[in-house]
Amino acid sequence: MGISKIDLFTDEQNTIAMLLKALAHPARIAIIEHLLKVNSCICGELVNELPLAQPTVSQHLKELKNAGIIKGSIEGNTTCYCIDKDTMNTIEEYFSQISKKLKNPENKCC
Amino acid sequence: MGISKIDLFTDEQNTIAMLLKALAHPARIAIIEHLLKVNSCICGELVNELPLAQPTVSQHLKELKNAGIIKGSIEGNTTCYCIDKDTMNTIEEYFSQISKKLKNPENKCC
DNA sequence: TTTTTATATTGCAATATTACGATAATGATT
DNA sequence: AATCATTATCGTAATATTGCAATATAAAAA
Repeated sequence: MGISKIDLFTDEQNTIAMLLKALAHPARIAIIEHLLKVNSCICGELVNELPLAQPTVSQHLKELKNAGIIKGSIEGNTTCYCIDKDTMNTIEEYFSQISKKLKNPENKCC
Repeated sequence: MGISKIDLFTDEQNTIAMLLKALAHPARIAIIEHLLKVNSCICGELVNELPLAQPTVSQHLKELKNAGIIKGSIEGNTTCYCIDKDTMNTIEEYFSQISKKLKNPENKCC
């Protein structure tokens, strides 16, 4: 046996895990879905939409932004957030490829 | 203002967040990718593939199984794990719909 | 039946996440 | 300038996650 256990995880694995972690909370899913629904940028009305206090919403927005899933641009004393399409497409493609592989008839198990 | 803040998150939002949380770790991404690569079921060799101790791998497998992302069937004293295609397709469709909405030309922002 | 092999569980320490009140920062309004 | 409105940050408590050594469980092999 031995060998292996040497290299840790790949950059790609770390990146996709980081992105999914940013989305892995119902409040952050709700933020994304709201951004999709209004079909444009949005700012503080999220606080009214979500069952969370303003600092908590702000914190979730920060996490989404740090992960690169949303972008925020300051406009006066409000901030306009929107989904980063490139990042979202990266995630979509990742799962799309997984699904494609799973459709392979050679993949017979369980 | 007022109103809202009454209902918490929807079942769908909680479900997708739960699924993504299960995947939101490089070790668990690596497990999924390995299951895809060998194109069939797998068991304890994951311990040799991952830079983690056996109890840790077992714990990650348990989390993936609890979330419904993989299935495990006992065969003798080994356990055969494989990806649950239905669950993975659910996730894939979720992001597919998001991407579709983002491709809408009306969606102009940032 | 003893031993070995494969996997799961327990217990625990280190760390991370979540939520929010209090407060700060900054632009807009008066 | 003083006040208001919007958003961010700090501090902190409660909880969750991660990793692993030690141990348990259970089937297979000897």
